[in-house]
Amino acid sequence: MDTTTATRSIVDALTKAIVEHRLHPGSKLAEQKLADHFGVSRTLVRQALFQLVQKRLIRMEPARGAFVATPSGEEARQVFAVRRMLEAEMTRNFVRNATKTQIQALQEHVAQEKAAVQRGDVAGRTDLLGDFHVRMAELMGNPVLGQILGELISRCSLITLMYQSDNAAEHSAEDHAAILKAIVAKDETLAVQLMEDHLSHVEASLTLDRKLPNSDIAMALA
Amino acid sequence: MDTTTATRSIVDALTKAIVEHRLHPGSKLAEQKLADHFGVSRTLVRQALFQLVQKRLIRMEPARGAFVATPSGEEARQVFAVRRMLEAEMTRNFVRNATKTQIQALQEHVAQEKAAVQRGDVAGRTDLLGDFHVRMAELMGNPVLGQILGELISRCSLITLMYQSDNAAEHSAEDHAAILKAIVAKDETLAVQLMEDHLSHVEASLTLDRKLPNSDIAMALA
DNA sequence: TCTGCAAAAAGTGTATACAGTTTTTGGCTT
DNA sequence: AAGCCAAAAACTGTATACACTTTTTGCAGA
Repeated sequence: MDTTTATRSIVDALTKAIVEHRLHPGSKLAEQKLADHFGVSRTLVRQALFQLVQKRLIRMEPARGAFVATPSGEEARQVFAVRRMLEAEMTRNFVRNATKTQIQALQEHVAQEKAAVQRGDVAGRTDLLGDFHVRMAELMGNPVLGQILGELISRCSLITLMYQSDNAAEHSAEDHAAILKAIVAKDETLAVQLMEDHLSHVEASLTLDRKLPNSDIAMALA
Repeated sequence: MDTTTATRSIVDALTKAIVEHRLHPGSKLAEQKLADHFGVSRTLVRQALFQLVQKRLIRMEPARGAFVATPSGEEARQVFAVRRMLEAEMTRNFVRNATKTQIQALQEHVAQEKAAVQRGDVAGRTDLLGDFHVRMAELMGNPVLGQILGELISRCSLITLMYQSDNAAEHSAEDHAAILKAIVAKDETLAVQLMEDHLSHVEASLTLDRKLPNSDIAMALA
């Protein structure tokens, strides 16, 4: 077994569970329970948990254990600010350098998004909407960027779960389609602007200011 | 002891050693030796090493252990590309929002850089030149950005060590001074441009294309 | 002297043990 | 019935043990 392969699969499984909202913000992650579930010792679970701390998907309290992270509104704003910085430039580069094949890949992705929206597949939709951005980063051939963005987007999954008020996320698919249209038209300025607007729009649809909406409660129920 | 405090101090010590070039790319990091050195068990050393893998400062090979990372030229280019994205926008925001006190803090920093250059303090200089960027990120009040940039800059420390041909880094202090001047003048466009040029200049001063300059050798000697 | 190989040493990967802390439980008092 | 405290259970933090792999060592043969 690879040095990291065992631990890695635990990290991936937990990341997926958090991003897909099967584990809620504030939930306790007891080491022995995870170890039993994955059929390994606490040692490996522990290594995985430390990695998730670095990805900011969980937090660890001194002698109390690991909990799914509950990002603050402040932190949420910072994450979106960084995303805007990176994704604006990413979009610019994409307009300049994207090949026909790459654009086509994005078009197919947006088509999938629309299909998910139309058939009311909420889970699949949420998945795809986040993936749009990750996919774009990957297509740019800059894995360093891709990884950073991927982590920021994972955090956004937690953030939207905690602060989502209305389901404004339904507009996202349209936003993506509009961005893509500008990319196809090679309209650099418009594409960048639309991407920035899109992210600002998603952020604005959140109510980041309410104090501890349900995190304490969720933790209490855990 | 905090959940992470023991491990954290090991991570910090190793990070510092790598960034300050006391540990060279490719060097072996034997767990027991580190454990003895820090007076803890391998368990804690191991946790620290995994965190450094995530920070891309070391790599771990299946049953062979941990080695100080030897970033490829390709990876180096990607790191610089992301830094340009982030730092251009960071500079823009800084011009718009920086207070007098913050600008003064940067001015003092640049003064320190100049002093280090003048008295030929190479180690101190290198330190300060990297810190300029971290300091600016911190002053922006966006810790999310600050952490990402901090990690990218750590990686650059490894990169410059591996690929530095001439000591073009001596110009960096002047670059910083010029950027700061534009910031003081509230010339947003110029400041951003100078920051981008500065990073491109640093990148250009590296010879990223030579194949395995000394990494294999360094590893062989380790 | 150099090469090849087997035994020994060193090192990694995972599980388990154990001390110390936190949480839960259950009964006792008011 | 509600609140409180002590004992028990559960859990975390660190060290150690052990199997398995890689590297080194040292000797035999060419």
